[in-house]
Amino acid sequence: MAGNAQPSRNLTDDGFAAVARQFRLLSEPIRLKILHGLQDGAKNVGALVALVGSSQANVSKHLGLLREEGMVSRSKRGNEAIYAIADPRLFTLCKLVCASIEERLTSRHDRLFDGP
Amino acid sequence: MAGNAQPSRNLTDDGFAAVARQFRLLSEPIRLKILHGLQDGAKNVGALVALVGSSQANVSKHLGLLREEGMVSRSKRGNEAIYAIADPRLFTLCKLVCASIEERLTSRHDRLFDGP
DNA sequence: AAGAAATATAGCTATATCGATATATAGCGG
DNA sequence: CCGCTATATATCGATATAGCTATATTTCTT
Repeated sequence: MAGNAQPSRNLTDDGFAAVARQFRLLSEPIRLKILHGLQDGAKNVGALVALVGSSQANVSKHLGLLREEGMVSRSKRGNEAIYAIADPRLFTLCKLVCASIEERLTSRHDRLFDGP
Repeated sequence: MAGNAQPSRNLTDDGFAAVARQFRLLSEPIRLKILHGLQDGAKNVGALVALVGSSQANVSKHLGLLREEGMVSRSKRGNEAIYAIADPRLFTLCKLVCASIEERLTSRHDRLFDGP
């Protein structure tokens, strides 16, 4: 009854927890918007606040969380804090999820993306 | 100041929400364990309960959530409910995250995987 | 048909975390 | 030096959800 086995190392409990934490970080629309906004280059907090349409405090908080787990990096230039994507693999990730979702949604009547 | 742009279509708000939901599903260790357990083939609920070391009710609930969003599929054989991975892309996803995490963790002293 | 086995669901409490508001910190210009 | 701008942090109420316990449902067995 054990079918097409893949090798796949065994994760420790801490390993599962760590992976879960990463995914949890990607499980909020506002954080996805922030990361999406950083896809075309680094931005300061103000720009991101305008982009995602939330409060400055909120955006700052989420940026902090993203940074804690190493998803974005911060550099300060004078007054401003400039954030950037730390790991480009992130977008491969999101594209995979989008592809998977789109496949399922096009069979319904939902739209994932903007435009005609 | 706008750097290396990627084309990248614009996601709608619903799109972001949908992607977030997918990631949210992957943000619990027990669900990751379940999916990991299904990697080497379909299993019934009892087998998964033994694998993840949680209560039957809890595992069943999480299987329900995974199924709601189309991550696993269920087939019934007599008494049993047999669950399987619905979308293999899922593992590409997890491998990416693991790779990204491992890179960061090996610079610390944590271990993501079992073994010598 | 009665009971056992396998799975699903319901109700509950505890906890995490989101967004909002208010405030603190740090650099810049006059 | 003082206010202004940019960002970060603290506190708080509301909400979502994990896991627990108990129970319902379905199918198999005898």
